[in-house]
Amino acid sequence: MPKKGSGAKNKKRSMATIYDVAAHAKVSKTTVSRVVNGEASVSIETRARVHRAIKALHYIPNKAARSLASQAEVRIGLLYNNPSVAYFSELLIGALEGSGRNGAQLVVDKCDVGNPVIARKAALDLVKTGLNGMLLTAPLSGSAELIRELTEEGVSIVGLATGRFRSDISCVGIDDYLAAYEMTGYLIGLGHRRIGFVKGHPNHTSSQQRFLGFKAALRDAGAGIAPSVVVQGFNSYRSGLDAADALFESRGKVTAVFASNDEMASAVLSVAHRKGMVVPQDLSIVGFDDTVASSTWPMLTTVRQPISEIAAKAIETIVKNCRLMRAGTRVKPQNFLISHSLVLRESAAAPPPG
Amino acid sequence: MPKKGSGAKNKKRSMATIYDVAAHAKVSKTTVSRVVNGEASVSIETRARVHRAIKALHYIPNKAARSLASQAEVRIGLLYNNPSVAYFSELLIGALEGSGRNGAQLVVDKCDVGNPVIARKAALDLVKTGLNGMLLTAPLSGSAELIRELTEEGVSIVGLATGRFRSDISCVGIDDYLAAYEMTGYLIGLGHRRIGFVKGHPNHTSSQQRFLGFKAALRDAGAGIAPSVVVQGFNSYRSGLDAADALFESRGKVTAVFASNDEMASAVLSVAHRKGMVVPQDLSIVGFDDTVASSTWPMLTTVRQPISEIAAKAIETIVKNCRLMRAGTRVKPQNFLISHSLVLRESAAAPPPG
DNA sequence: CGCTTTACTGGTAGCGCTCCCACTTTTATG
DNA sequence: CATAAAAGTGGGAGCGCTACCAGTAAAGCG
Repeated sequence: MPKKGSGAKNKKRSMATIYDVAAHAKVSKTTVSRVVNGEASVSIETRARVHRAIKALHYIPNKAARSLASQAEVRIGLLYNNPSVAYFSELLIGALEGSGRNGAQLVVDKCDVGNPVIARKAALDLVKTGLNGMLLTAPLSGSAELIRELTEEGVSIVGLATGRFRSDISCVGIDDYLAAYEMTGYLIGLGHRRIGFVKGHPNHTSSQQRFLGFKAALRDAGAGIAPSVVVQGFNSYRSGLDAADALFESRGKVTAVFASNDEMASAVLSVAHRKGMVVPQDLSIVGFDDTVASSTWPMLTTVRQPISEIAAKAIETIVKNCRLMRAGTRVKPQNFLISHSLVLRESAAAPPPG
Repeated sequence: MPKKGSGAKNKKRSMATIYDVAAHAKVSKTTVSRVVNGEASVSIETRARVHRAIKALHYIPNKAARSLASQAEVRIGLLYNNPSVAYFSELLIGALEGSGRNGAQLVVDKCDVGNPVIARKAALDLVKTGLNGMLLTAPLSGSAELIRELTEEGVSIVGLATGRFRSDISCVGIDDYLAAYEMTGYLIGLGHRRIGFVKGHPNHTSSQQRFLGFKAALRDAGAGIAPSVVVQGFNSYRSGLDAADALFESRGKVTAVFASNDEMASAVLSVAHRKGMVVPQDLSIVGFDDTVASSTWPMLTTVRQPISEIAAKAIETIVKNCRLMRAGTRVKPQNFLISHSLVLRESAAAPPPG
């Protein structure tokens, strides 16, 4: 029979505070605070004692009090548009995780990110709400004007997956150029000589980088590579459908298609099926992002972009920059490169012998 | 040339506080607080004056201070598993929006929700983190034991889309039974007499309700309806592929397939294409949830479940309950029904004349 | 051995807000 | 007209924490 209510600790109702810990460890709350915040100047024994008390009391610092006292509440805005639900979902998870870890607060808002006027207004409105930082996704991250305005307002901004790094703001993302280069190389290695390419949304800098990487790989492969068939897409499934139609109607028969994102790749897949092609025997299809990859049949070979990780890193950077700015330090843009990887699944294989 | 820096207000650096507003409106901060919190006992004129001051100063209450002072910080946990990215993404957006509006803090964590042991441990660990509330999605929301444990810990819980309402916890969701009934009725109305059904994950109570609704509609349609072909799915795309294979291999030819979620419906669609069937001419396919619906070709006819809205409502309920509990009030479970709708797109039509 | 330096530690003052308890008016009631 | 009850308002005490400024003791230095 478990004894109830007799234990030393009370269950809920008011968690332990820093005072309780201080009393338990027989130090001042200041010292506890120092230990919790990992400051150096605390002796080993004291530190250990405090840690023990924290554990014993199940102490968890009160975030509200912390951000109030340190004047360090960081609110980070994020505008979205449902570019690709899967993409956004991963982004959100990463951002949320990063916010939790860094004690920031995420404020998300929906708007038509594609329309510069609307997006700009939405961003500025969001900022008026009392934002300290802002996570800029494409195509917002490409607008120099918006960036300037936001910076003037004193908002820390970080661009997400901007394709190429830049000097005006901090960015975190993968090397789209290199990734596309590698994927194209893989296709060429498989034996493909005529490859179709579905370009991503023209507003996104990363799209350009992906295309550039593709072209570079083709060029570097030298002779024997037929001129590629390139069609424009706009990152949506819908646009992928149209792109695929255009691609298959073109005179030059391709044996592989490289779509700038998974959404479009899965659209191409769907159209190929409809036309009676068997993937990957008749046609190889690869995507980019690894967002819908395993929800297709066959499963998509693609470039994995660790979106959550990127988002988390971006949040961390924003928080750090905010704190620096508050301390009066001038922050200079910093770029972080996250590594990507090729995920080889079932949708790509050697071209048909014919 | 716009005059800069000459305006009355300073840009960033320390937002206006309640004191500033009080001074501006010539009232006490207490009164401002009352206005901001919409309390009754403030005269109309005072209220108006305060509102004017708030607007003039661009005052935004400091959340940290608020939750600290009111002891009202509400932290809400959410366990996820990537059941369906699209579903989760919508859920997250709604939850985030609800949290923002209600001043709560969302803590999301990933775990294998499908495994009862792991999920239970993860939930309890999360709670130890200092949670006040928890959003329970299927299949967690079906575990009476977990619910009891959580309740004992003093955590406010709300079940999401539990299919059927219950008396032990508050729930918010749509009427899965009715929705499935209606969708089935639509198919029958189109002329289908032999309909295949892909069941959802057996752990999810909503799956059962959907199946029950399907059967009821068949029964109510009376004679002339061939016995249905029912196969088991597990909500994933992958399982939908298997289910579709099983369905098409069965002796009784169906003219329509009703899948318990969109993910599986799109898998069925894919298999149908592969088998050379034209949708919806040869076969009608409908789904449930409206999560991937427009990323398929043809676009899926489905039941729209407003997941964001449901999640937001759930968060609101949790926050409300937390505050009530803190005030010492005993809260009794409350169920909220959100309305669904049939979204008729392109994947369902009358059966072939044959 | 006296002095400064360095390592630790504690006390106190808020951060911006809400809550409780007054206090001053009005308005209703006997 | 006195008295009670509202109705509206203000003051102060914290919420739990960090920042800052002192302390105290040990160590370094000439």
